[in-house]
Amino acid sequence: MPVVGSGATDPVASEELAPIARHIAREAARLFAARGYDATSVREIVEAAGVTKPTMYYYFGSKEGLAEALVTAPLDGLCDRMRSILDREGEPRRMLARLIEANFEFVRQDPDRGRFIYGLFFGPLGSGLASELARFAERIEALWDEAMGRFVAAGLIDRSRVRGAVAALRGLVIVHTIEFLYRGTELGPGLPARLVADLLEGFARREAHR
Amino acid sequence: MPVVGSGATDPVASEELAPIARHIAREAARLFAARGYDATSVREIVEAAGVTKPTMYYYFGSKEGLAEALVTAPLDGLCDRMRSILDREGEPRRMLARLIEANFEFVRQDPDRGRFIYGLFFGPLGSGLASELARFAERIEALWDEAMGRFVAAGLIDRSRVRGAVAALRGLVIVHTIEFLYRGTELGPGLPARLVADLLEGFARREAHR
DNA sequence: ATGGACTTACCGAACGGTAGGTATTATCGC
DNA sequence: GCGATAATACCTACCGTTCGGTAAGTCCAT
Repeated sequence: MPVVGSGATDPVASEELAPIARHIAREAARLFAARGYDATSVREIVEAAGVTKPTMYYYFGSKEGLAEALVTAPLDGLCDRMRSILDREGEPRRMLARLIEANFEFVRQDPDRGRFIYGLFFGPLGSGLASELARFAERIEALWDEAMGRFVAAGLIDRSRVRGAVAALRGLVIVHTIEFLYRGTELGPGLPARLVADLLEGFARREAHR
Repeated sequence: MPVVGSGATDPVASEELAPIARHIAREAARLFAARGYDATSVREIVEAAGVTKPTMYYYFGSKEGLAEALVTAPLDGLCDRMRSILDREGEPRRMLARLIEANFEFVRQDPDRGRFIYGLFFGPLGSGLASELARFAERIEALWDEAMGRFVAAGLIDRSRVRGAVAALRGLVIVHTIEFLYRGTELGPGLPARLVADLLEGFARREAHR
């Protein structure tokens, strides 16, 4: 039984079998985002996907397996993408803007998946995926920490302010992502760089500050 | 039948009846925060509260009525509190710090309630309370807008940067609230003023910036 | 007798999951 | 080449349990 969320051992078979599984997953993401995981029944998912319950169980093993498939591989991908940016980009501001952009791109690719994942991150501690989500949250935060550490190394930020800066940065990413997901606000091409500048410079008028 | 969420027309009766209803509400908030609304059954709530289902229905009318009771009055209170601060505090920085503190105090008073409400705000669009939550979100955002408008009026922030500043401010409040709710990080007494300063000044070292 | 606060027992519907099956294709052994 | 077998991809019908909610009742104070 191929369980997409676990990664298939046979790439060819996985590619040939993936279309139906992907279709089920897409429908599930839409419903999970709109209703929430617990309020969406398996019956609704399979009806929306035009298959039967055992078919869904054949591909994903369980309702939870399905939800896991929606989040694990994509979040792995995001972490890898961020890791890659950190490893290749030397200039701190540009590096940070690209990290932010990677996060925005993640939700732009599939807003329903983004809504579902954001809902999980801010949702109940007791849900089945919680420990897995917590691990991703830690991974991502470690990446932000490392990014901010580059600003310290470059003398752009005081070491004592790293914690505060990471928190502010995460807040910026979260709030803009939410605006996009729930209000359809554009995440324009210049936004990441703008956010980096805001983070570093603040909002006060320079003359008023003096 | 007194439905606490709707506001009782008889204050005396409401006060005399409130203890059991409050106890049910407290247990519900705990379970909703830990499991999520949809994954928490009425049976679990009444078992935790040590009453029977019809008793819960007697006080709250429905599961949804119970959830509404957990959010409506408290959020009304928060909005009123913020409104009051805006009306009485003239100095922009101090006013903003006090608004931030009001938000922190809101979740400190009852973290389970806070977790439940935050989960709803970032949760599925389709849930029953969504329209009501959306109204509160708008109200709160209008208050942040007004607060930021004070900075413009005082010449502290450029008018063109208000949108960005409000978003950043909301991000700061969200991220620190989440740290508190999910990681137990302190929301110390100096934090609101620190956040106002960060918002205005940014994180860059002044010398490095020059 | 009445009303408020609570109860037991029950309702129809729905839940996630599965037993047993079918159809098709590929492979194997003779 | 052919029949048997295995694997894959899907199905119908069903399972035991639980869901939110309610009918009918009891107890107690006034």
